[in-house]
Amino acid sequence: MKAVEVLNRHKLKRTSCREGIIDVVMASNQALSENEIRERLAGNYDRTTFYRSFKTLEEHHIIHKIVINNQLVKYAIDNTITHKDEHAHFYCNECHTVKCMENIPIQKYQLPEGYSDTETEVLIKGKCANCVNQE
Amino acid sequence: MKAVEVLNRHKLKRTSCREGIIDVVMASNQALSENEIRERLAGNYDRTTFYRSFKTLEEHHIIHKIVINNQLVKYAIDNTITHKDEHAHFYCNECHTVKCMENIPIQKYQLPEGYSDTETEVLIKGKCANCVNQE
DNA sequence: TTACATTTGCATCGTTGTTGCAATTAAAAT
DNA sequence: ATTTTAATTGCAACAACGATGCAAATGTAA
Repeated sequence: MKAVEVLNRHKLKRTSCREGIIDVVMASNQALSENEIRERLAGNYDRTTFYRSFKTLEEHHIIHKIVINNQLVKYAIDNTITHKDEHAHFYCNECHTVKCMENIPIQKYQLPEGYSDTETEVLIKGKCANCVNQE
Repeated sequence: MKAVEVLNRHKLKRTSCREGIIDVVMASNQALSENEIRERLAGNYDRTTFYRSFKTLEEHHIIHKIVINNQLVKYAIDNTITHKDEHAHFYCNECHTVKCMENIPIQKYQLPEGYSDTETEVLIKGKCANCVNQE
């Protein structure tokens, strides 16, 4: 799927910043930080524009945000685009990469009487296969 | 358990700020934000002292931090003190309270070949019993 | 009571993210 | 192709959170 199609489908204006972000995020097999995305981007954009683009794309469920330790913010392509289910995220304590674990569906947790839930976030922290191998 | 005992056991100096934070957090049945803790505290402390106290208490596993949407930071007493297992957290989208769901143990997620895990965070978002009732 | 190490408060700084506003740009209408 | 309109951009300024260096104050052990 092309970035332009995605923007059209959501009736969003086609700007190079948005287009670039979508392309970069779609092409990556792991979640990327603001800076990682900026590095891979052709143009040079103001920080404000960047944030506003992320916000817009998030609101339209084109990308989603993953936050680790209230510090590291990463973005990945959203389920709505990939047609996959809610999934767990994995954070590697060594190389600090974040991956969407598409194959790890999120269990339905049983809440106490009277509670209702809308969304569940699961973040598994540990060592990724790469880092385990390098020991 | 008294706050002083906790501090002694961890060989931490007994300062009114630390003591106060532990008391407040232990007395609450839900996780509290920096401001909520400050309001319940007798003394008036500098912001830096506050942060440093949280940091120290966290490092010694006396309290633990829960972060919601990369925005709301709340603290609760740690498992090491209560002798309970790793548990899920619940965030109410309406009243913005955070509770430790002591009775909701965290499922062991099956990671791909080669991965190892050390910790899993589960945050369930929804409506708490209180807010559901008030509809 | 003294001595020592730790902790506190203050000033300052960095990062992240937001807002208002004028200038620019994309897309729709002519 | 040109004009029009509404959305988006870049800039400046700001707010919140958290960290650090340092002198003064405090807790604890001698």
